[in-house]
Amino acid sequence: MNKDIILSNSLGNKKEKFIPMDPKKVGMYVCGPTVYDDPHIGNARPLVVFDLLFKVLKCKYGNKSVIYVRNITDIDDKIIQSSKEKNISISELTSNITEKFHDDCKYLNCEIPTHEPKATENIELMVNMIQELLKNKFAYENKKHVYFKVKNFRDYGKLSNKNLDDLIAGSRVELSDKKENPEDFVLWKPSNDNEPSWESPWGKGRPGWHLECSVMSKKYLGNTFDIHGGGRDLIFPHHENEIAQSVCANKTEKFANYWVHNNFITMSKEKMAKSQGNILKISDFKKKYNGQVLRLALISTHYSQPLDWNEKLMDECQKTLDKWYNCYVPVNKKILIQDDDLNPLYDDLNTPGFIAVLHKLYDKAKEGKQEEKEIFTTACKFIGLLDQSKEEWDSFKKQNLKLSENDILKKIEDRNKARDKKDYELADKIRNELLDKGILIEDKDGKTTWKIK
RNA sequence: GGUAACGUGGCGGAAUGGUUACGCAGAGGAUUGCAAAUCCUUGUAUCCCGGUUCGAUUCCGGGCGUUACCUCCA
Repeated sequence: MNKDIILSNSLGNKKEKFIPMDPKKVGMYVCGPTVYDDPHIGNARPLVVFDLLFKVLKCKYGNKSVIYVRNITDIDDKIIQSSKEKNISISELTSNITEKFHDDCKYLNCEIPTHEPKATENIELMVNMIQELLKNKFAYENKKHVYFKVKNFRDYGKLSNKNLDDLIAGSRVELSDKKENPEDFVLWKPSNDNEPSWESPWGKGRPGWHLECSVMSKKYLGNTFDIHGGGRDLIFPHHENEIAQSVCANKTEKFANYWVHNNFITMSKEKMAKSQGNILKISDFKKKYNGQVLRLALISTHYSQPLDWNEKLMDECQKTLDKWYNCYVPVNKKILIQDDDLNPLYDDLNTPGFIAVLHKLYDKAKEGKQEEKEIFTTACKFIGLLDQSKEEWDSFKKQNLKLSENDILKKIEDRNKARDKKDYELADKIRNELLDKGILIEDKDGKTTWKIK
């Protein structure tokens, strides 16, 4: 489609036309998980949002022209702490959580990124970057620690609209006698004997948070690239520090041209976070809901807005997909989605706008024409919905059944016999019995069918 | 204290300097033994006060309220 993609750029806080540096090589880097605990639906939001942006970029520039990098941070103080609490080794913890994370991505029907680098596999590049920063006088060493010297970087605070004086006045700045200034942040620190460590010019130790993203984005996308994404809470300090490190080490003007940040999921209007103890794990949904339901719920609000979570939302999305599956047809040919229909997604990833389009296409499809149904199904598939056949969708719901299918059919037969005798009292009694067990009976066109309520 | 975001019908949630968002729930109807599902029809809204304008929910200013970030976090 010829229309431009519009994105809300956190750098400058404006909606802007997206212009890639090279339309044949569009780069997007998104901060992936720190693998220390089970992924929750707050983590799921950026997964789905940037999966959609990936799809939209590919739609505009071609499948092979978009590079999507999402890292896995598998070395961090939180991981060390969590492995101690759980009393398992760090490698066991990180591989375990990484596996869960991948399961959750699959459940949410997210595409696999082009590259998914791990921090521990790129330590050498981090050491190199620290050396560059030392050489360029943006870092200093003290007692086996290396710090970034924030004062030497003029543009510090540009992304998050902060100035240095405010930061220093902030109450949570970590004080350390090894730092020259309180606002400086750590690039390398020594490890204790029981902590993971790598050799470096400053002794055995490990990298500070932030460095892995600077290094791995450079590795796959270059010193300057198009889009950097992540949750809002990463704007400061994580992304601010990434910019500082990258720009000062690579001696470039810019790091990422467009910064896209998703807003939070809230519970009773308060941010969902591990530190708040109000999280819902992605895996908690797997038994009851098909992943598509969670996916639809996550995109029912624009990514830049907070999304307040509640059960009603899931029920509504379940209902919507149940209805939409009435018009599902397998599609084997390539169908182009109309520009007008795609427009909401091109305009800053307006998912609620696109969902409204899907409702409109459903209304056309339900009139019965095969072609309209194919168009509707294709449009749903574009955002990762209706990716399973109707049979798969139905069978998912049957997996938690308390009754066997034969028992149900027997009951239906009994009921139909009663109906033939006009014994409606007995017929309704059987129906209600089944309903109590979550099975809904429908009499349609002279036939009786059942489904999960 | 500093920096931001947000406030739209009963609920969720887009957009817009003038004209239907959309969905859920509610109401009425078709269908049904009754239901369910589906289909048809339908009511209801822009936090408050100023300003700009022919016209403001939209732009500007001031309130009020909610939330987030200020070196753990998606």
